[in-house]
Amino acid sequence: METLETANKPTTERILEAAEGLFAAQGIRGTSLKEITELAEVNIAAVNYHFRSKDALVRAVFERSFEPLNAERLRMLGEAENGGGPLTLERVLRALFEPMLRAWQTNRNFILLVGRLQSEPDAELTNHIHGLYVPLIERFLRAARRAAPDVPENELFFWIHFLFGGVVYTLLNSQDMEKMHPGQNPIDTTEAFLHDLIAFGTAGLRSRSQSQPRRS
Amino acid sequence: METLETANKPTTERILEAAEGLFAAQGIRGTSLKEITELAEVNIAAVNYHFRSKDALVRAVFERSFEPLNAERLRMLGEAENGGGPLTLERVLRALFEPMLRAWQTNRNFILLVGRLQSEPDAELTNHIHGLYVPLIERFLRAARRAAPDVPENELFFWIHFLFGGVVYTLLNSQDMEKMHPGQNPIDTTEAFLHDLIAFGTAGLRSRSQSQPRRS
DNA sequence: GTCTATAACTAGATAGAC
DNA sequence: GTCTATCTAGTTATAGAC
Repeated sequence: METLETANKPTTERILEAAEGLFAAQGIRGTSLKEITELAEVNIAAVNYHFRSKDALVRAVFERSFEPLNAERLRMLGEAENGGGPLTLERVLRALFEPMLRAWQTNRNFILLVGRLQSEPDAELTNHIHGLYVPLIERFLRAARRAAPDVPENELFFWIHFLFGGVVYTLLNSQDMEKMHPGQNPIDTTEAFLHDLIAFGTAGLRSRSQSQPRRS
Repeated sequence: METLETANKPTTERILEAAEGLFAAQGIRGTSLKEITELAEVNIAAVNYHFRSKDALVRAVFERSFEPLNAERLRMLGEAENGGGPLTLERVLRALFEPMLRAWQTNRNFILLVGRLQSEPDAELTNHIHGLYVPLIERFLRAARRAAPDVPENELFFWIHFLFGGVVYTLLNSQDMEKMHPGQNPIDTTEAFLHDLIAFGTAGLRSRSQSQPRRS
């Protein structure tokens, strides 16, 4: 385990960076405070001094990672809604996925943290992060409804989540997929993947238009 | 934590059932052998007697859960290939997803275990399970290629994985989605979800036909 | 095969000196 | 703010009686 370029960053920042990397690589339960403080080159007692507990540190790491991403998503959606030109499904999907792919491109930790969240069943943490996402989801769902009024709302809600899951899964497994089929991985360039993802998603969503919702 | 209907099942079976449920609900690292043996109503030392270690028990639980499922997938795929009628993309996707959805319908533990696998970064376990899947993936990819020769192979490989990820994600989060939009969850009946999933997936995949692969 | 008892270890958290 | 030392509780695994 190598050390970080800690330079003269403050202790809390060093801890957050080390924790983010280790949570991403090893999971939350799989990472001890000892490992974090060793990588951050701070004393073992510093975590409980600057944060209150391991749980509080975990929440801080996730918030630091997710909040700027969601802010950028909302910014892009606002631009799509008010920036002239029609509000298309393509632009809504782009506002949702482009910031995520850019984040992934510069720092793979982000998507790994999303994966940890999916399967480390810490109810408190899950609810906490969930709260960050609810207003975002509502905003995007309203926009998608405007952009594709002929697709039933429950279908929009469901299939956008489905697409989100597909993206998370393929990013999480991109190394394994590369190993299985070298050179056949379409996510080697963000822009190309984004383009194909939007094509795939809108084709799937539009195939659901006109159809009746299955529940009244 | 309730006890299982252990009846007069042998000790190993009791341990496997208890471990499966707890791994699904709490994760692997989040579950101690003490919890497992208490739920199974066997002695704490029984695990190390019947299995060799916690790791060996974990592998046994996952194999027991995944192997019959993959056998059924291959059976359905063989039927689609040799049972008369053309081999369509629809039938390939159905062979891949129908057994998974049926398993989910009768025992939600299965999909939760898939989720644990995604994010508990135990390299040994991941590689072990990975080995179970490689031949399956190759078989399905060959069939998909026959069914959709006009879609580039790398796209088939990628988007089928993508669909798999979407299914895993939506099943994993089906309770949360139900909470967010009550009554708008299309996976309340397996057959309806399967039908729509195949429609969505084939629409997406067919939108990729004719296009050039992005890498030579 | 099943049990008790315990070994050997690691975790998160804290008290108190500096 | 930072350190050492230590506490308490939990973990897997095993030895050995029954």
